[in-house]
Amino acid sequence: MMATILVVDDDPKLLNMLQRTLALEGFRVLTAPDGTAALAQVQAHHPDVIILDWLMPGLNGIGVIKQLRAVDDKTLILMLTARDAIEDRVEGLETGADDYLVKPFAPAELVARLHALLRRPAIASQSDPLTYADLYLHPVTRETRRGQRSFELTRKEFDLLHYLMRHPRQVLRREQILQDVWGYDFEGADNVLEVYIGYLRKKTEAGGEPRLIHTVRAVGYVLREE
Amino acid sequence: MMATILVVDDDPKLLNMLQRTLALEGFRVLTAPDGTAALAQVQAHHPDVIILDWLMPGLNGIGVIKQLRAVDDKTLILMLTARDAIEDRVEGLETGADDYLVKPFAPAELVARLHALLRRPAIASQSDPLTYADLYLHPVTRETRRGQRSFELTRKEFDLLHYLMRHPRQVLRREQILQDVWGYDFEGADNVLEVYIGYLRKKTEAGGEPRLIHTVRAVGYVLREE
DNA sequence: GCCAATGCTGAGAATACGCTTAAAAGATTG
DNA sequence: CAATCTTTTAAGCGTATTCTCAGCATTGGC
Repeated sequence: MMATILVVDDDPKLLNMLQRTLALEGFRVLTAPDGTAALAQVQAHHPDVIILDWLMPGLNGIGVIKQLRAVDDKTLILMLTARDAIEDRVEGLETGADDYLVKPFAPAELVARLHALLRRPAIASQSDPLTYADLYLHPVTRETRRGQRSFELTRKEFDLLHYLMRHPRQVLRREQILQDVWGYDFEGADNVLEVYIGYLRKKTEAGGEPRLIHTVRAVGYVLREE
Repeated sequence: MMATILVVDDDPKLLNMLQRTLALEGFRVLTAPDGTAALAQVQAHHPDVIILDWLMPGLNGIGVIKQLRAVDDKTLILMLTARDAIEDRVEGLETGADDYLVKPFAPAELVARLHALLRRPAIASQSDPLTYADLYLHPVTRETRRGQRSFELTRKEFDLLHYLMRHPRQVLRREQILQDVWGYDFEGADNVLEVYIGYLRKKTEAGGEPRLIHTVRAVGYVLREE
């Protein structure tokens, strides 16, 4: 399975070089010139790893990490910086970066680190139960509950809810959901997604609980308390 | 106390599979694709056991052992190899490996060897009888009971039930079960698993007891009271 | 309030999945 | 080396799940 890497740096030269190098290594590569664009990319494409420059105009690396972690986004982050002072390194890792690389670096080193990151057992986070509001979903036991009331889901229903719960409060576009949960490019006009949203709503609101899965007209859906 | 295992192999597939299996067994897992990376991992994380492939590009298994033992590192080593020639086995052990396993192997076998190597807490837990609900299984005497009613199992049936009982309440995916109970290179494509689940159910419910082995459609099976 | 555009729902068709059964293939044992 | 036990393969069948489609409901712009 091909991993997606988002490279965030304000230096077009470096961006270009990394783009080519990583593509050559078999990664799918996205780029962003600053922190704000990076956040948009993350929301839109959910990359596996973000390579993040520390120093950027506008929203800098640390800012990006803080924003991501604030919404509980756990995307792997590899921090890149020209400074090599120990305190920076510490701050970077403490803020929530998963690895750290000092410029200038050899592309091979970067690639090695990337592979190491991707191999790192996401297992811990993958097997932890997810909660949002009074929704509960356990990836390992596949138990699903709304408050005290537990309910059964089919595979697709489970996958979809799992997906929504991994991105709470984020507005997810229909194509994105279809791609990530169904795994194919959305073509023509079929409405599987609507149907499944319907199924999920029926089950998550069977006890008269307030709606958590909201429609964002012309865009997609959000898991949100309201 | 959770033991840390370092797996060193150049086959990403095997690496991946061992990663999942060992994590499922409660080990912390590190990986390295070659000897050099392995040495770095050892230095950085001091694993309790190293699972080491004999044949690797660059620094091979024997080389790793030699280097480690040269600096008086006594980390336990379990050697893995496709060759089964006696002289290799001898060389492997003489160079300083602590145990030896020939590919292809069933992951369950590997796990057993690991526990044996780690002796301390493991032996106890490995030879202790397992129970779940009113099911009873003794790994050593191979006695199996449902409440007061004891029943006989064939080897595969026993292995499968043993596996399920080591992971109660967890939904185990079919591929995972096949891999761990039948062996990682099992390709005989079909429905052995279903058949064996059928056998086990027949035997565990022969006295009209409620079902404990449940199907999770499109995913796998769980051992669970319901 | 009207009308496109968009989303929801119910019903049925198509499909995927798992269970059973039986028999073949492989081991094991006396 | 035959008899028996174990493991695997294969096919058929029932049913849960997934998908499609058509019509209805809702939304927001005008």
